[in-house]
Amino acid sequence: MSAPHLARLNDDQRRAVEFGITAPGDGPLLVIAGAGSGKTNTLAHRVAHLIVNGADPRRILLMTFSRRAAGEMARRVERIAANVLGDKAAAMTDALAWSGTFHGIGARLLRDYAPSIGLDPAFTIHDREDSADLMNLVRHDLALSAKSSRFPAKGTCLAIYSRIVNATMPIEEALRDVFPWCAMWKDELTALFAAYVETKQAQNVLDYDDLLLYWAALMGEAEIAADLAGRFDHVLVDEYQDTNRLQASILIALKPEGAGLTVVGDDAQAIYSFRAATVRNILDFPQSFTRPATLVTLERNYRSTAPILAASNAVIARASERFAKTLWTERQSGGRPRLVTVRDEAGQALYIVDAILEARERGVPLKEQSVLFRASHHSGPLEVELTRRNIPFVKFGGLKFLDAAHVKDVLALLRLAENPRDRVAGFRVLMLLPGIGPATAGRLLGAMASAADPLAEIAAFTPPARAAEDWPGFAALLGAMRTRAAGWPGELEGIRAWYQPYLEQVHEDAAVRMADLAQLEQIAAGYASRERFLTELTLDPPAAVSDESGVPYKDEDYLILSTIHSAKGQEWRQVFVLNVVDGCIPSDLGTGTSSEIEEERRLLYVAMTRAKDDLHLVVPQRFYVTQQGRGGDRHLYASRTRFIPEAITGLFETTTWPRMASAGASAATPPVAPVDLKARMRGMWR
DNA sequence: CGCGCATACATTTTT
DNA sequence: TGTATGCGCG
Repeated sequence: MSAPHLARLNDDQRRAVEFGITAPGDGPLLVIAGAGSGKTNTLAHRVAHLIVNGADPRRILLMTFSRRAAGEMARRVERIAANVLGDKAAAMTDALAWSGTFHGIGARLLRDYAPSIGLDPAFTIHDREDSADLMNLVRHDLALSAKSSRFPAKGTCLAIYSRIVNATMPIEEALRDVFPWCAMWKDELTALFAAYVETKQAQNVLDYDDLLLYWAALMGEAEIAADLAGRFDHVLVDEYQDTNRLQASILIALKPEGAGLTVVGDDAQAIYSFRAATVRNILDFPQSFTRPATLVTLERNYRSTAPILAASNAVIARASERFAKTLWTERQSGGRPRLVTVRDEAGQALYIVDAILEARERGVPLKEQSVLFRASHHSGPLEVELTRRNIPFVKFGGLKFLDAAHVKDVLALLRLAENPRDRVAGFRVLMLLPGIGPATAGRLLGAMASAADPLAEIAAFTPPARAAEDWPGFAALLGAMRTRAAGWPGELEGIRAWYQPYLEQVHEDAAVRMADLAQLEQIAAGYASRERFLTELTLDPPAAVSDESGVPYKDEDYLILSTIHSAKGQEWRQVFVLNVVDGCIPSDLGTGTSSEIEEERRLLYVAMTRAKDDLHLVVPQRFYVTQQGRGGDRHLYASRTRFIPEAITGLFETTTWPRMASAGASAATPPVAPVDLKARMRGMWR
């Protein structure tokens, strides 16, 4: 019975993998998996083990935090299954079709069930910015923007709406707990949200929240719920600590008895409460079923050295309520993590670049090193220095490829063809044409909204004189897209040809932007249809942005820069954490409730536990104030984060850089380090 | 009604 | 550093 593919698991991991298979008929399973404890590996083994033991992969629902995680999981499952099933494994794991994020799975299910709930299956999905734009439109229509005292901005309105939906809480509670400064607008906001929902429905669009909300509503219809839940024998959820109440309600509706349900997570790594995720989901999971959940705790850490783990444990030790666990490791070697004080952000960048190059000389590739930070813009000075020193890097988090205006233009065009009632998309597209402004666009879109054949309205429309020349070409393009004459992704070629002149009129760097669109076409080729492309791109946008020199080739070596949030689930041999000061970690932007502070503590913990061999926490002493005139040198002093109090600094090697002796000379730092030249010499022969 | 220019301004984290 | 808003002109 002890299958060879389980031989390398430890006892706890094995219990999690074999649960309910060797002793069937059990209730739900909760796996509390500490950082670096082989969580992904264990979950992959469980899925593979289920398949090997006869479970139908088409009836397994596997929900992960991102598509990247889903892909990684699928690869591992196949590799493990191949040990037992040989050639048949690939076919079996290909059938593992229901694997993805909550939102992605929700979108697929909703297209299936749309007809039975009066939803047009051709719905398009709004990303956060589209949703905010639509909210703004409605806000204007209700004349809320002209209120005497300032009404919340579109983004804030959307955030409030989103919180109410995802946390399944009444508006009063959301306003009181999270947006107290908006409480006076309760009635207006309620009216705004009612109108927002009506507008979405009229335009046949769903926002992110709707994907969960409609799914949850499906589960409230007995017949549909039975059919839907009946599709899956096993439901497994990764990163359960970062799910919200709405997601939990869906999960429980899928498996009310809990049998066949597995959730995996770590309450100490919950970092998404700003998105209404609640650590209560995982803390309360065992009590959510009549048959109590079986709890398996993975405490052995395979990733970090003992000194890194000791420091991380000390940081998280003060968290108030949590599943008791203490990570341990057998990796005794290695020095203490470094707590490095530098003069300012420029010094921080210099320190990191030096340390990175030094490590590379020792044989640690750039790819095995990363720099993590709280907020996307924290890496700015470092990016400048990296570019100056010719060190390639890829940045995760922050601005995305899809945020670029030209990419959004093309996507809006695709969306309009897919769903002509999508007003946000229509507006964006129409504004591209010279001579068409908000008024004309509004008029045409209004006519389209009430027409049986919206695209016929475009062909029949008489535009203002300035746009008359361009109009036939525009109408013809949309007509061709409607009939799908060019096929997919072939139609993108026609779109680019149509778009190019407009791009050239507006942007100096049109050539660069056209190249981006060529790249978009490459990406598009990976999807079966326009609909799949739009849906998946909205739900899982490509995460990485590289420096201006272009995306490095896959086999090229490059450094990883990442927000801590985007670093979840990853690991590197050497890790740097930027700005480990009060004001950055914890961020001083929140209102400062104790639960927000706790989350910031977990954020630091997540960052620290990404490191395998070497960890550097960098503490700049002063920051220049950004909002001041050119040449100003106002600055403010920062102090080390409160999460590393004096009592535990002994777990770190505290240093100052550069060394004090040379502090006087450091004002005039040599522009280029010798090691950079050496790298260039070698580079000549590669 | 569309568009270009100037100015203020505001900057967490993301499915 | 770029991006939303306001204003005056054609």
